[in-house]
Amino acid sequence: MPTQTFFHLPKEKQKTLLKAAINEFTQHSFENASINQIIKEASIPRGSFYMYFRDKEDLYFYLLDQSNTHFQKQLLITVVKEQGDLFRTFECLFEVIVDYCSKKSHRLFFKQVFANINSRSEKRLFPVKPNVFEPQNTYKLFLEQIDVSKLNVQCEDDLEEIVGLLFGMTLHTLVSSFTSDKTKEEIMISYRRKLTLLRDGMEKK
Amino acid sequence: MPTQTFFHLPKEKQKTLLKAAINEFTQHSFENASINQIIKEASIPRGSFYMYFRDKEDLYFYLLDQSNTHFQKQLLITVVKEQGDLFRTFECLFEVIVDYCSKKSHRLFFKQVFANINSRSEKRLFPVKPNVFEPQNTYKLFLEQIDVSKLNVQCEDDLEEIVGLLFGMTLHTLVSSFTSDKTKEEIMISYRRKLTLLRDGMEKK
DNA sequence: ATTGACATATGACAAGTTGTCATGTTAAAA
DNA sequence: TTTTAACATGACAACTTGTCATATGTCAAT
Repeated sequence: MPTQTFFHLPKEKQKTLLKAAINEFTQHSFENASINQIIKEASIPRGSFYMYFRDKEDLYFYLLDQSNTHFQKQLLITVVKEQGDLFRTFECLFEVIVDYCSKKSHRLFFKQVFANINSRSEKRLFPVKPNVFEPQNTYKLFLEQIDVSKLNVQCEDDLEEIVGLLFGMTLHTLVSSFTSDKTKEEIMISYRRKLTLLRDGMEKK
Repeated sequence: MPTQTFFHLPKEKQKTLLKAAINEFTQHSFENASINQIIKEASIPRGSFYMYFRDKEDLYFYLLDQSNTHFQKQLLITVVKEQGDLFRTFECLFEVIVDYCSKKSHRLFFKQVFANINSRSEKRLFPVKPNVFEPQNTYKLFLEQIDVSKLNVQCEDDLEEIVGLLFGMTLHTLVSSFTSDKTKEEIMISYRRKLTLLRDGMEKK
C-alpha cells in the first residue's frame, strides 16, 4: 500500500502519478518497467517517489488491488443473483471481468499484466483463498452462498477444490485470450465450453 | 539456444557455466538473477558470456528446454503404456514430473521456477500446442495416441480443449504444490482428486 | 512572534545492472 | 609465412535502484 503521505497529496497529483505508472506498466512488463520513466513522465522527484511507495512492487500491486476490489464485489453480487448456481456465477462473473479488462483505457494494460502474470500477482488480482490483503474475507462469504446440493462434494475441502479449479481455469482462459487478442465473442464461447466440460465431466457417460 | 561457440567449449567448462547459472536461478527469480554473479562464479569473462548466449533469457530457456525434452519423451512413453487412457496418462505423467522436479539437485531450482512462472516460460516447460521450439511435434503424436472413445468429444477441437484444461490444471497444481512445500504424498492426493473431478464432472448426477 | 517538532520535498550519490566493442590471441588454411 | 576466421577479454557507456543529508514547509505550544 502507498504511504499516508501519498494519500495526503492533492488528488490531481495522485492521478498524474498513477496514470504515468499505468502507462509504463502498459508498455513494459513489471520487471522491465522503469521507475525513472514513471517519475519523469509524472514530473515527480526521485526522493518523493520513495516517500509515497516502498518500491515498484508496492505501486504495481496497488494498481492491481483496485481491480481486485471490483472483482471481489462482483463475485458476491453475482453468486447472490444466480442463487448459488456455481457455474452460472462463473459464466456471469467471467463476462464482467472480460468487459472490465477490455475497456479501452485498460485493455493493453491488462494484456501486459496477463502476459507476465505469476503466482504472486495472480493472488493479488484474484485472491482465491482467505488472504492478508482482503480483510473482509469475501472468499468465505462467497463459499457460503454456493448451492452445494447440486455439486459433487462430500466436505468443505471438496468445495474449495472445485472453486480452486474454476478460478484456475478462469485465469488461464483470461491469460491466453488476452495474449492472443481474441474478440469477446470468441473468448466467451471458449470459456463456456470449458465450463460445461468441468460441470459435466470429460468422460463419456 | 546457445551459440555454436558454446558447444565447442570443453564439456567441463560448459558444465561449470550451467552449474553456476542453475545456482543463481535457484537463489533468485529470473528477473533478479544477475549475469554478473553467474560469470563471477564460473570465472567467465563478461565478453565471453555474450559469445555463448544472446542474453540471460537465452541461458534460462536453455535450462528449461532440458527438462522439457525429458517431459515430452515421457508424455509419449506414458500415453502408449496406458493405452491411450487420458486420465491414467496424466496421473502417471504427473508423478514422473513431480519426481523429476523433486530430485535433490533440482528441487529448489524448480521451486524458484514455478514461483515465478509466466505464460512465456510455461510454454517453454510444457509446450501444449504445436510449437516452434519443438520440431518433432510431440504434441500432435500425443493427440493421436489418445483413446477418444471414452471421452466427451465431438471434434478435434474438443479434444484439444480437454487436453489444454488438463495441462493447465497440472501446471497449476505443480506450482501451488512446490510453492507451499508439500510432500509428494500430499501432492499426489490433491492431484488425483482434481483429476477425478475433471473426469466425472463437478455436478452431481 | 518564537520555538520546537514533525511531515514532506529533493537531487546527488553509491552501488549495482546490462550489452557492446576495440583490441588481443589462437589456430588452421593457403 | 601470411592470411583469415574464430574466439577471448575487460574497459566502457548507459542505464538501473534505494538512500540520505539537507532544505522547506506546517502546526501547536510557549
